[in-house]
Amino acid sequence: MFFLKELPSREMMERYGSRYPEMNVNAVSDALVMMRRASLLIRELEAYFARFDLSLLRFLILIIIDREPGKEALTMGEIKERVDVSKPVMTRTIKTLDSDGLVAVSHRGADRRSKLVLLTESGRRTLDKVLPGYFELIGNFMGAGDGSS
Amino acid sequence: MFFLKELPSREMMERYGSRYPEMNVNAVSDALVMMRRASLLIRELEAYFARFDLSLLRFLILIIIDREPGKEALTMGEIKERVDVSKPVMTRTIKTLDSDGLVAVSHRGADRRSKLVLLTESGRRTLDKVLPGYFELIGNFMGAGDGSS
DNA sequence: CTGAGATAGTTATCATGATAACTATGGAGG
DNA sequence: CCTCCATAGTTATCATGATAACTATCTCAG
Repeated sequence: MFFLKELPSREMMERYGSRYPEMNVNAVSDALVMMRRASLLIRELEAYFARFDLSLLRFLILIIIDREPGKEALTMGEIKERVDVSKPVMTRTIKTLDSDGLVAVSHRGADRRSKLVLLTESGRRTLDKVLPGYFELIGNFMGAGDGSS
Repeated sequence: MFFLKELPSREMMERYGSRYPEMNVNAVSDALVMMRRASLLIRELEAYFARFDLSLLRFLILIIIDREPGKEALTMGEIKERVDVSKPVMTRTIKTLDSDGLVAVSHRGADRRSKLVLLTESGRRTLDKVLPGYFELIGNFMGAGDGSS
């Protein structure tokens, strides 16, 4: 998350630009705007998901299993290929999704080291409840711009 | 942070679009790209700052005090107005910046509840060491685009 | 087969975000 | 000058990200 509330003014940026001549003022300005905007959206999404006892990560895991073409289950490793978190976080998060009944975990594959994760009916229903508001929230956010200048 | 590595393909988005007709496919697509790109930049910045025993938050606190026009010190409350983190995080982070010698904290204001935070010489030097690479990293990142299609 | 190394996932521990409830100080009405 | 409420910051605790080191299983060269 990027926590800066008020981005530096143009003058301030120019001031740093003359202090550090190699600085590309426009690139830095665009980057700060992007990071701040994305962070605000991510916060809104986290708050929205929390209403369904989900987090962004928990949601992403569910949707990644749901959207996988032709498979109904993925191994933890396959999920990790698609979601950029560390293995222990994946272990822990799958464990809570399992104990919350949103996914079911089994060892049915050939390789007994790996675990197959599939959506339960409850997981599928949760996704279905969450998705419309998710799309709506993003639509509103992206439509709103940020009003500055 | 937004952890999705491969964003959904166009077809997949269209598929969800027909399942959830109120969805604005372009807005969602743009939002996912923005969140992913910002998250990658934030990770790069965190890794860069870590080389100087800083975090993005520690850096932001330093630069906010440094850039403040006309003042050499800010209270914790004033810093919190500019940086979007909770009070306890601010307390803890200022405390470590203090014990690392990058800022100095005093009670010199009229209001004995508040604390003034100012940059030490070491804090100023650290900023000066960090800023050129910070601007360069952002310049490279923004220049590079992401190469996809 | 067997032993070495690779791979899948777990455990232990830490870092850093949050909220709730607390202390200490300040200010304003009576 | 007290009492009460507001404000500044802290403490306690939790949530969720990370890395390092571990166990269990698999693979393959000999």
